[in-house]
Amino acid sequence: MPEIPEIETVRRQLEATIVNKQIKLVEITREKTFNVPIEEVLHHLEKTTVTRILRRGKIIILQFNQPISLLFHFMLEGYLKYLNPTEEFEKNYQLMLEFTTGEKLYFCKMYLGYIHLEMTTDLDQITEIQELGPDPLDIDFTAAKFQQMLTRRRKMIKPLLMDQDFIAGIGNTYSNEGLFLAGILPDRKASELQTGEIQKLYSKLRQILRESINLGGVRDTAYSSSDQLTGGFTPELKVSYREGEPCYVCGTPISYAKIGGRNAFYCTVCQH
DNA sequence: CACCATGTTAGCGG
DNA sequence: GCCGCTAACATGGT
Repeated sequence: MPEIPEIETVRRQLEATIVNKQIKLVEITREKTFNVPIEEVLHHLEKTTVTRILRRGKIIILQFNQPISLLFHFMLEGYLKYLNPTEEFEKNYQLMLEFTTGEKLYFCKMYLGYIHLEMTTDLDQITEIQELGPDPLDIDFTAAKFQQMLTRRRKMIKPLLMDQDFIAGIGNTYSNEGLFLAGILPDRKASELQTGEIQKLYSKLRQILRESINLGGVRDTAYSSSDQLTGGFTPELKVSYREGEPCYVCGTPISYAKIGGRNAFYCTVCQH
């Protein structure tokens, strides 16, 4: 589920809550989630102060007053929970950071997901990030560049949009929604899209990602007990999870098919 | 009990 | 090398 808007919503809440806080205590309950031994994570994180929170695609990067980066990817189910000293949290977690101010940050359901400690702050030197395609909201990601990227690709457009090496941060939900808004069927070959269709897909994709970020993304776990933002975009979804329900534009029942092994939702009248 | 969902990667055949 | 398909990963829900 988590794609750019959901990840960016988390990043912004981290920025608002943990920047400039010092880590007092670190607890780890699942070594497999990490790329280095537990002792190494504890050694590098304890007593450090959070300085920056970055995002590349679906990856969040915490940086500190030390030359290290803590990367994490939620994959399917991962989420964060930020709690006040007065709040109790007993559910399973794989990493807990307690700050000197008393708040605790829990990393939950990081089973398929990962938390990686890297000994650099230079993102260009980190493999997981080197492999990513451009971020669709990046200023350098222009319509002309998008068109040029699509020309040689014979792949179906939906799986291509979800390919993180091609573009970083789009998954099942926003590929469905973007293609609906652009009027393009999900199994069209990328190289066969017309210039006008590519332009429309480019602008609709960026527009929906921005709107969703502003509304807190799609149904997701709340960051904290005071979090009123997360999930605000859920009622705005046009086709995702609406199989058989009427299209908001033409009334035709929304179709569903496996495309590239993934659930595609689309309207056979509005999309060509 | 089996199956499905999520994101990602690896492996296989065309 | 590219493309599409399948399985695997871990877990919870039906």
